[in-house]
Amino acid sequence: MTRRRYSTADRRFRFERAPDNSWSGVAHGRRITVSSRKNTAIITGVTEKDFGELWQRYFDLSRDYDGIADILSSDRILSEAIALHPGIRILRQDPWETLVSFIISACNNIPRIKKIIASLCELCALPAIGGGFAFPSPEHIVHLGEDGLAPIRAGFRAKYILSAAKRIANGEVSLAEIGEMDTPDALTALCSFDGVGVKVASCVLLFGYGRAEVFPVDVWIKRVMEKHYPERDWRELFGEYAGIAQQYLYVYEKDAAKRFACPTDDKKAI
DNA sequence: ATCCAGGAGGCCC
DNA sequence: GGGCCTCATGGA
Repeated sequence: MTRRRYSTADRRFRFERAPDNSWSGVAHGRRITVSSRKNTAIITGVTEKDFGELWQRYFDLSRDYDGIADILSSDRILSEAIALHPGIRILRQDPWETLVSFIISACNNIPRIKKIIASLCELCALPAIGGGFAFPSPEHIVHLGEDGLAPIRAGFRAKYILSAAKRIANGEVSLAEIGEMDTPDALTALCSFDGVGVKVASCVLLFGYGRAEVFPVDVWIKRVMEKHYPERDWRELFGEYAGIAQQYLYVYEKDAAKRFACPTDDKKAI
């Protein structure tokens, strides 16, 4: 029952589009639905109390995205990307869920990443308020064990998920403590997880801890940067909002790829 | 059928 | 530090 500005958002791996064009997904153990009217996002399935305590943070509503977009628009490519995809925001998801999600993302495609995450949640079967399943805790995953985890078909990533769950469940590593570190130390700490390198750790910092200055470099970013910013130091380029720039560049490049793959509907033209 | 996907780890130089 | 191989699986 709550309202807020902005049209679109990057909803990552746990949201699905409904027939009525709204988006629905589970976060913080609750199902929420986001739909848009004009330039305003309508969030349903949340209480006023939860809004202040949870969703304001989850949707990163206190950050001035308009101001950031203005700053980033001084770059020519970014201004184009922002014009094409206005209203992008970065969700601040639970660090544990983010860590597992991006361990799963390694050398994988997005439909299958979403499928594996969904089947993990179904497998643990923790009911979410409003329907669907909550994301399982480290302890739940440790309890499943290697064999119990097999049905989600995560492939070589399964052992990484289990290893991370064990280290967190036994107190060897604390994601809350990582959240207290400065960004370079947090990056190092996250890279200590097996199956987590700089790219995955950067995504966890950006999407799980709201560190807007980190710039995760995946294959798409590498591609778009080599195309438009040859011979530039990518780390230095976008400053304290590099992570937000990254999101614009990511959708910009994927959009370009989509146009190239299907410039017109001429398959039946023969 | 074949390529490849929001990488990482292990080796070898 | 860079180049190459493998990892498990299935989407397109």
